[in-house]
Amino acid sequence: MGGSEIRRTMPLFPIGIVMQLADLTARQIRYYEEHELILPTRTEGNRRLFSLNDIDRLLEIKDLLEQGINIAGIKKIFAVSHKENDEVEPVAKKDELSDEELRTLLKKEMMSPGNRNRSSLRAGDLSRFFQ
DNA sequence: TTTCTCACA
DNA sequence: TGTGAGGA
Repeated sequence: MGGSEIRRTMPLFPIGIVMQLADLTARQIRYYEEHELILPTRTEGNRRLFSLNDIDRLLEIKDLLEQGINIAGIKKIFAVSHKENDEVEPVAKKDELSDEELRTLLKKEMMSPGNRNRSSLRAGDLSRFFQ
């Protein structure tokens, strides 16, 4: 664990700079913060200060969102990516759909014309494809 | 000038 | 998510 982490977590940029770096609106950035996808610190004057890690997260969020994953799904993905070291599946994958079943299901949905669904279950199960 | 919160003709 | 109000 080098001391490079302190640099990446050091609060440095105001939202205006982050907007340009991540190509996101202030509204979007604040919205993601509301959902705790990022946790920027605040100045004495209540201004947000973002670190390099925050910017990386923002880019990741933007990317995932563009892939059709919602906030809840992104939360789950971040949750596992942080603890992807331990818990390497001590036991079997109980019930739940297998990856094959999931792929088949997704393919079927992607092919159906008027499939404007974009709700709960899907985003959550999709997270396993990004682990 | 920049950013903040709140709210929706 | 956009946008404007009203304040710091």
